[in-house]
Amino acid sequence: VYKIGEFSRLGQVSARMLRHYDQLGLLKPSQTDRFTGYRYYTVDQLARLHRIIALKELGLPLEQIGDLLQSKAGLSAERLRGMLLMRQAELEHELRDRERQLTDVEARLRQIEQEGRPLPYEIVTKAVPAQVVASVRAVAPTVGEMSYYCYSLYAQLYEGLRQHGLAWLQPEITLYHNEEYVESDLDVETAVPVAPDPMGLQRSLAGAPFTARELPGSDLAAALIYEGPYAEMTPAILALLGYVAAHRYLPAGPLRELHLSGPAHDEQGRPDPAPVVELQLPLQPLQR
Amino acid sequence: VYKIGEFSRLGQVSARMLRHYDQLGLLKPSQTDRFTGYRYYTVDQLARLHRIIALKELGLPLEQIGDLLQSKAGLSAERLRGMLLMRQAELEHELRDRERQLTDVEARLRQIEQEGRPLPYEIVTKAVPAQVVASVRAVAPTVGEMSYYCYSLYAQLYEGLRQHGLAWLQPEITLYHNEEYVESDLDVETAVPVAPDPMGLQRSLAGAPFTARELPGSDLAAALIYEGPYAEMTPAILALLGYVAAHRYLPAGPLRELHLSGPAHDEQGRPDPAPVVELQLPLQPLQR
DNA sequence: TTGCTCCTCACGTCACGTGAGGTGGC
DNA sequence: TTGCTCCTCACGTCACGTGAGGTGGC
Repeated sequence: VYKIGEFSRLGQVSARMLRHYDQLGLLKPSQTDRFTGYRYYTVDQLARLHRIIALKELGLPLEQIGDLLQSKAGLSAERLRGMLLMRQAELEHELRDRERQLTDVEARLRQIEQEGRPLPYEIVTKAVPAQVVASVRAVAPTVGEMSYYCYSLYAQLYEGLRQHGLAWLQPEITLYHNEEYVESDLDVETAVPVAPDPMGLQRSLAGAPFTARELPGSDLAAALIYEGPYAEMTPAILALLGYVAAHRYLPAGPLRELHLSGPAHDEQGRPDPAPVVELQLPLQPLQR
Repeated sequence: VYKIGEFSRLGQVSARMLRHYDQLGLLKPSQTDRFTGYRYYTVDQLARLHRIIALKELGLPLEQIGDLLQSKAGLSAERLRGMLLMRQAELEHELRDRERQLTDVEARLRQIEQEGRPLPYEIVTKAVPAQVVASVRAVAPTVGEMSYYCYSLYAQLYEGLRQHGLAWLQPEITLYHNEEYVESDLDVETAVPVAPDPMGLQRSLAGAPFTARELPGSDLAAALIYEGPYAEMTPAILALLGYVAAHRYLPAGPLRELHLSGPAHDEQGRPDPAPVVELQLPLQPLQR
């Protein structure tokens, strides 16, 4: 018969753990002194302790281990199997998660080695909701004309909305329909969210200089928040595309540019002095 | 300017998280109403929130993220690099750990499928300490003679110790020196721990029917606790060897059989009525 | 007045490690 | 008497989720 210190050395666990297991009912000492509270263990309890340690090593919570040890004669194969299957699924999920984290950490380390400093923006993945937008679309011949094209497309859009007596919401969303990053013939769409119309928005818009449609949501999108002038946004776009490529994601729709700090130009055509822009790229969920 | 609910929707985080980050100083609202306590955020704080989320996704603790965000102008490449390197090492360790757990869980599931019920003993890995033992060694021609051989070897050992006036400790340890599991010519050594002797144990033992030596420790050993008669221990030994093989470990010394419940036979030669035995197999640390 | 949003505590999570403060046996 | 071991609380861990109980603006 052993005192707690001896038994803890035999079992290679701390005395605190033995007290803890006592408290949880996992491993009651074979005898406890009623006056001093001293716990006394016997050798044959080592087998039970070993079992607890072995199951704990698999990552099972103590409560489940307690359930298993309840049955006096050996473990119930059925219950154990159930717990192992759950733990297996959990482990597979955790493994994928850590692998992704490790990939990301390593990518960032490489990026710092190469550039000498971290990126001035962060890329995260998130879900984006579906919404109804009114929009106009056109092709700008060159990058240099983009700014003017966008400005006039938005002006045209707002003018049309006003004429049709339609209210709109924030933020403006510019969509880039080209499959890849290009510097000429940019297929661009400017959009603003509108309240979904139960009466049938489409019919009332016959002949309008814009269309209404649902901009689909996406459970998975890469997003980046950019602060600075629109003219200098190209590196951010490339960083986002690079991130997506590095993670072997595939785009699932046009790049979206959300003007979070308000319209890119006010009604007098003056540019937003301090733009905050969110770039979103919807992605296909990855199947392995 | 947004209230906490709007801002939380924009950033895809809970309001509770925003309050938490406020409390930790990670992301203070740009303005807080002095009377109602209402928190007000601005769009340009979204970039900071994004950064927090992105770093959190890597598994960095909020406290470290706070350190990084302290520096007003962008992240310090040096500090970030340091944290990423630490996190990388941590992740590699966690990954190895989960992989081991998954392997073990799957092995147990297979075992249940095949046998219909779990093993009646658990195998764990642990460190075993070095100790000084007195021992005698011999070869038993067949398995059938093992029991008698061991009994007489222990009797010879205890007799010799008594004659030399040496005290000994628990537990008896039987060592099996054969490289593999065999059924004839069993090279067996029976040992008991003795106090290490600073005066030079060896010299006083000239002519003794036993030797004293250090039984080396091992940082890694597979161990199993067996309860039952010695004669039925074979399946436990095979299970232990199977475990070691399944994990691609290599043995690093003879199998040890510790008689935890006391000597296998008392002085009248009667066997221990309820033996508790720990089997230990020292292992080579695995290098990949 | 009724919902909605916001607020501030404060508990619970999981398996212990780590004191604090005190007692029993050699 | 001095160490050693044991005891029982109780706090701290990490990043929030989840009430409880209450207030301000449409």
